[in-house]
Amino acid sequence: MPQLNGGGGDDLGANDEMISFKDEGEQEEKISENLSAERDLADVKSSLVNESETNQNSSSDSEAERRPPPRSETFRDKTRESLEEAAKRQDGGLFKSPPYPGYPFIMIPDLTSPYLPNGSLSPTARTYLQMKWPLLDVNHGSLQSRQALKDARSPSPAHIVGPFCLEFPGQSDLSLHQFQLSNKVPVVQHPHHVHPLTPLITYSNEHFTPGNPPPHLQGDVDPKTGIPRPPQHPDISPYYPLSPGAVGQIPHPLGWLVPQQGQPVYQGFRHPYPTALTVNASMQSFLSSRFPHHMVPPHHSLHQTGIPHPAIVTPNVKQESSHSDIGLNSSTILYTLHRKHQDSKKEDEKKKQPHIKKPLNAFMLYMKEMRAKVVAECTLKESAAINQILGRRWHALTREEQAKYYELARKERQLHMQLYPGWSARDNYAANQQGKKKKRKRDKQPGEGNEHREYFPNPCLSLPPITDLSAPKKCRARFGLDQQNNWCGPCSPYLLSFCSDTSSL
DNA sequence: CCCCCTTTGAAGTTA
DNA sequence: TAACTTCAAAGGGGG
Repeated sequence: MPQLNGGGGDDLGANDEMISFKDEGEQEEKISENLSAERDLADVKSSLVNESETNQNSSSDSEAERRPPPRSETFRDKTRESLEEAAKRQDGGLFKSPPYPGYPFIMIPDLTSPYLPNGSLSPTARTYLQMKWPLLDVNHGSLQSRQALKDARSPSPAHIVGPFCLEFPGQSDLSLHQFQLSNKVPVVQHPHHVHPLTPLITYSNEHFTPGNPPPHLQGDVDPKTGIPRPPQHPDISPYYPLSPGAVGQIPHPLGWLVPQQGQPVYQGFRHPYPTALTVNASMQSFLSSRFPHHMVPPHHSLHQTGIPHPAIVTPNVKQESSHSDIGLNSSTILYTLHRKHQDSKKEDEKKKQPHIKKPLNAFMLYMKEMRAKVVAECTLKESAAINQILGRRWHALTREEQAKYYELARKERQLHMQLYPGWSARDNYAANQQGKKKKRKRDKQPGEGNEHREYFPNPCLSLPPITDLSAPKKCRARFGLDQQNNWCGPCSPYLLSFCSDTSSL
């Protein structure tokens, strides 16, 4: 598994297990996107086993080169360095081209310094911004950002108000937007609209090709206002493309809160990650920076409009249990009811604590973007299967392509950190242990056969996963091809059934 | 209704 | 410090 190299997630992973997949994907991806899409599916369906040794040989040479370097500590260190560096640059060097010496920053240096010499956004930055904030006209964004930067630099009192700008390093133009918002100097403010930057955000693969909203979304804009219709229409998509120059149409102010469930449509990034830079988020950040998030009043998760921020999941609270201690006075029956109420109240209390989700990692971002595409190409519906494909594709991505997502993820974490300063992943651990039952019961008993369990919901996916979640090494890696008699059941039959070329495994 | 499955990566916990 | 665990998204499947 990719994590083999440490918790840092160096995805170099176990070469012996991954190369063939990566190579296969690599070949496909390199030919062309469309071709890759079709082939990927075809291959996946018919079985990736067709991977040839030729592929292995031809691309394995470049593998190390193409793969992102170890990201575990290195990446974190670099991230840290980057943050520190950014902090140092805050006094003026923000838009200088940062000399990112290596991956992943080297890939997208313009994210920190997203402007080209002529002042326009670099394509990469545009991509990021658009992906991040589909509502944002990145063409204007540069001006806004600059303005924001200007504001941020200005000695105005606003400077003092923004808590994170002062407290958190690594301010990007994005956080400057936050800053600006937090100082109530919205670039665009409308009573019914959240700031256009408001997240937004629903990630979508289309975000990389702005201006081409899916046909089924075309009619979602209110002809009068030019504003996408509110979420009450179950068929509305959270995706609000922003064609260049179409600032007037921006917004679905509540873009990020458009129904996240039961959404038939979503393309790609359905679940708008909190990335949201909302006024409310700023306020929340402000609050959170001073109080543990669980101490912040429940409503802090509400948007200005009273709508919950997508970043914060506040589980539904049963209404019945929220009212009432009325009438619980004397009878035993009532006492019993009272007990029940108390119990449910406790649960409610727990539930009321907003659940701030983890920022998405690079792969998650990739999945969000690509899922719809894969689903569209394939008849498969099961996410587990889709995810297997996505996992392979992920490995098939070029270094540069992956770098894009690592950079996005880095930004996500950065933003998340700014939005929820006090938040820790630990919070969610605890939340789950209390609120839900143990989610994972993957606690495999030693010797249990599931260590090579693979999920083959569909014969067309009867391929070895790139990695095995539970086993440090597969039998192939562990025993080698020449000792297949030592392989466990799940591995051997697999070979017999699906493998036309065992050597390619 | 809730959990599982699957993927990778980040971050937490444990030994 | 290494190894392990949990959780992020997604949605069909199953108990």
